[in-house]
Amino acid sequence: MTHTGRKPDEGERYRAILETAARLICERGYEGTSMQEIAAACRMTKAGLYHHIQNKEQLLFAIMNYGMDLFEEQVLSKVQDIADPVERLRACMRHNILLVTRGWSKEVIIILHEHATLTGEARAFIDARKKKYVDFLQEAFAQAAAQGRIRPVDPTIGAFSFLGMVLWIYKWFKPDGRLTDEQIADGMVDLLFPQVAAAGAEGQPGTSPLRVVRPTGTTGPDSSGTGTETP
Amino acid sequence: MTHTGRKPDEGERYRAILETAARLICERGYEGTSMQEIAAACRMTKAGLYHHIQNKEQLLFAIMNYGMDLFEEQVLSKVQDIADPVERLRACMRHNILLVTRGWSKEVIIILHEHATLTGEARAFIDARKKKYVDFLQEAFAQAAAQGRIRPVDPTIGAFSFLGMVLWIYKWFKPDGRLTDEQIADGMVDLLFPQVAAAGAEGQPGTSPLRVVRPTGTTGPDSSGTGTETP
DNA sequence: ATGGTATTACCTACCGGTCGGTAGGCTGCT
DNA sequence: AGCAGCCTACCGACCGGTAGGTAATACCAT
Repeated sequence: MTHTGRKPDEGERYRAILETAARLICERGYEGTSMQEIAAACRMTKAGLYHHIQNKEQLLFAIMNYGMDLFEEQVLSKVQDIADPVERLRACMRHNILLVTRGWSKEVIIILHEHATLTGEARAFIDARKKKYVDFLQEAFAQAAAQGRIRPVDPTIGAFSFLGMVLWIYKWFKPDGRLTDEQIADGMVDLLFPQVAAAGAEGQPGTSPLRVVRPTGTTGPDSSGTGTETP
Repeated sequence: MTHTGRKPDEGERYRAILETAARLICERGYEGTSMQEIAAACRMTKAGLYHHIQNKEQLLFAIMNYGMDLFEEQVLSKVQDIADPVERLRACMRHNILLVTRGWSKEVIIILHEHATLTGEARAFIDARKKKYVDFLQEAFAQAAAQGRIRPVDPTIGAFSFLGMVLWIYKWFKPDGRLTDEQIADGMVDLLFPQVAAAGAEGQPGTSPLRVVRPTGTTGPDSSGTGTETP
């Protein structure tokens, strides 16, 4: 007998397959990963793998839905009840950046990279789940702008600027670079949603477009060796 | 045998092949596009195509170098001599956004999407060309911050925020959406590099992090139907 | 407790087709 | 004559996917 004997709690095994497949697809791309390789990584034959899944595209669809679940659990659900729109956006950006930089969910990276791989209904379904996030951001931007808390900006442009800054990170971030993910999160949050000084103590009015609490902080002076990738 | 560099006398046909291949690879991805399809789109057989190129990876490398040439010609060369760092960044963002939104150069989109497809020396070569752009942006951010023209921000974080906003656009922009590319460019430039009022006439200090020239402009009030894609 | 029957979870072996790439031949221009 | 440019024909490897079998387990009436 093979070394089975254990009872894998139904969905447990399936999720393990999704995570293994996600790891490979994240590394080599969807088209660049064969079912053979995925099966081998799951310590199975290809036919054995096909016992659990329908076909390759459905596998990708399942991975992406799993990734959206993880995102909603680790980002959206943690910030959507924050009353203040700016604080909501700040916390959201922070959580989202850390979701991307910490490599715990390859599924999320696949959602980001393979944005045009799925077609038809599966594509539409994932896009609809994404759109809920965009709507959430747009509303927060609209509220923040209506309260005069941020510069007046088209909520769509605000939302997609937010997303660009945050999600592009997957293309260049390396965990052993000069900047930690925490520093990146802090820096980007303060760049897009600056904290206003509590008291208006002015040094000189100058031409600086806005006053800031944070002095200069951890910002090193132009050390060109970044340790990060190119975008 | 053939040498790596193409001879200039018959560059026309070669560039047409690059552009045709780029169109297909941009649509279906590098791994998802076969040499068969590329050859057919060039109205050739596969063997005929291989008369002009060495192999598939070299073809991608040539496309990416061509894309970097186009980028440097249409963006970098037009802004790198602007003395004022903020104006340099504003103009650069604008040109770069329009390079992405107008679909004239599929090669550039391929550079963005296939950021991890090349390996070895070819990958390092393209990455080095990209890095020159990152360095250019970092220096501009450092200068602008040193002059107090923008919020003090780590130049690396500034540069990659800039790039994220600009380059992520390829994932969601549709030319027939609600926002034109010009509106997106204007909105993003004003969001990241706000124009300061010429005279410091203050109404009330308030909580608004910065004072703005632009009143509310073309910003429509939260029309949720965006016409754009999901990110 | 027992035997019978489904069901699950895999396997080997194979399918038609396509992959990137090449050998060698045939044109037509110089 | 020589060569660029392009062709037909083909290579071995691999693609996504399936047919059919097998061992182990789960369920269940007796």
